[in-house]
Amino acid sequence: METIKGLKRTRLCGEFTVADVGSTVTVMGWTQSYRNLGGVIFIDLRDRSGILQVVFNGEDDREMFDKAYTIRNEFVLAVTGEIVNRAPEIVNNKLATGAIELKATELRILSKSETPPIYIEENSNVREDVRLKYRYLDLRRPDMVRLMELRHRVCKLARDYYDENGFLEIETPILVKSTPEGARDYLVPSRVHPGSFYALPQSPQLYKQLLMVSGMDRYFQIAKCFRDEDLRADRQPEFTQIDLEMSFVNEEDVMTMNEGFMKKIFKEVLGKDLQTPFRRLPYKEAMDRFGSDKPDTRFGLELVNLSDIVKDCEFKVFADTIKNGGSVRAINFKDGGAKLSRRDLDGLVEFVKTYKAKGLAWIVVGENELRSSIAKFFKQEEIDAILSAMNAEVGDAVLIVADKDQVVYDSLGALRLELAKRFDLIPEGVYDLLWVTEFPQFEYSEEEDRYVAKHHPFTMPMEEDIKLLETEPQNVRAKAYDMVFNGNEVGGGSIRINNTELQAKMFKALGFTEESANERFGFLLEAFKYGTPPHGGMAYGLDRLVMLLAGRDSIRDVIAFPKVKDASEVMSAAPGAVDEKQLGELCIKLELPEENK
RNA sequence: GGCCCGGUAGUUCAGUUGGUUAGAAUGCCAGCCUGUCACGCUGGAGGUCGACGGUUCGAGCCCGUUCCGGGUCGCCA
Repeated sequence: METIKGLKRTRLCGEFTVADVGSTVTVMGWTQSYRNLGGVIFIDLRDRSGILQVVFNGEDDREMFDKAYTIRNEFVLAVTGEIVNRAPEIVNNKLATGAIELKATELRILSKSETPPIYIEENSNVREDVRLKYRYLDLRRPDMVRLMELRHRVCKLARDYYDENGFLEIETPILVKSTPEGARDYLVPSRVHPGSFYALPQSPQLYKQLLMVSGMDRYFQIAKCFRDEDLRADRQPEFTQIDLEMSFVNEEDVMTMNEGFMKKIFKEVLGKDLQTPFRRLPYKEAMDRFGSDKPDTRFGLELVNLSDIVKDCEFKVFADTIKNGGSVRAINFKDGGAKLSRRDLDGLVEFVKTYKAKGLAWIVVGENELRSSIAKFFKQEEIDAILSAMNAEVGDAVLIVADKDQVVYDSLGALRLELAKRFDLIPEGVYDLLWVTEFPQFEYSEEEDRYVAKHHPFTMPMEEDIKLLETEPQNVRAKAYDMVFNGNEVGGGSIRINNTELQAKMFKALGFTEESANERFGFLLEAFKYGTPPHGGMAYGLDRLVMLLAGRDSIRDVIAFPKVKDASEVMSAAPGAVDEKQLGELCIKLELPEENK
């Protein structure tokens, strides 16, 4: 095997141009492909920048030619030679370097390669488990290289932007105290403190607030976060946030600062001018119109509340739902009648059941008559009122759900996305950014039978709602905001409570005793006694943001070594068993369920 | 934990009603070839049909269990 001793790489393969013609250079890279024509051998040499064609001529140097004969795909080579022009008729227009080639004078085979299990090419459609098992090969593919570059650029721009605006990048600990509110923690046993555990941070939340108490004024960090919950296409147990916090600010200040960041990202990465300020959509309006707190507003199909029209109707399903505090809402799928067969409609009924809806009523407006699952239960004037409220015309399909508000929102919100996807209603190339504001402070947890924080327990309520904390917690709105990008939550944050009495009230509303609040967050509450500036901030899901900028569907595409559905890593097979000695040092004894022994 | 989709040469796939020795493309190996760039031509090797069990004279195909991967609901302050 040969070494690079005495050689120095001139430049990356893709960086040579006609300006280099005549110069002697050295390139190093992987063999993308070889074409042996008998007396002449062409090698496409690849590195992350691109491809350069290398030529070996049998008449020039027989020994080197014979060596070139043995080259196979993915061999790592160092080649010295002269950059030469290609004759006009053999210029390869598909290649950025297609007008030139390297006429080899010295060849070294730095590393051989077995036949790779996957071919290294753009847009490969190899099954994902194979790609992930050989991720280091998958990452050689040009589209993966570009995604990693994109991610790098977003990180770089974040550092530049927040630095320009007076933020300090400060690292916060990875081994932290478990605060079992919110997602499940990953736990790390302590050897020195038998029986005690660190948690991996779900976010740097508490530390960044402490940095504000410290007077750091503005902080940001590209922070690894961990949540032991099930995965999704856009969710990994280990993910990265662009996390930031600012002192002496209100919601508008935080939002304006971050509109600036997005503007910069869009300009530098996509070459697009983003209009600021973004639209502000109060949570209530987002739910009422789109059935979602992360609405995709690139298309219509908005929800309409029919409760008033049908509250006294004779159709018990609707009337009773409203009597019991629920609502009846609908979307009008324009021209949907022709697009939705009876079978499709039955399918949509099943679809909304996924979201706990008990059913989906539908009315298709025909030229002379209605097709409907429910029309027979209604008087003509009631049907007319529904159709008029829905602005329904001949050919339209009105899809109605009656249930508790949350179920109606979830099912119709999902239905509108499903229809948009299925019938291609989302315009290409439109970037839709907005803020959802005025989130509820609390949401009711059936599981815990109490109100829990919708954002987190340190979120500042809106001033006018503070008086409702004890009496109507469900109506308290928070100074919290989410940034929504094409129907995806890419970031969220809030103004925090900086007042000890208010924080105590908040804990009380959340059902914490003073002791339990102190046990979990005592260090933060203690810190707040010593002069806490008004502060607030937000965090972006970096992976999700990069995914959206790249137009990808899966967060795994923008993570070098992602985990799969069961939170394991295919390549290294993590997590794995550890030996008895390691467990012994940690004073841990395993009690595994039968099937895992 | 629930529901849905997928697993057949290295890779991407086809495989009829359950019926001979499971095919194609590409990749791989060998030979030929001096301007290819998806090089070409000739020949060759390559399969535990994810695994286990069942039904059957006979299973890639039917049934059951299970493993792996994907999507989704629950979950994700």
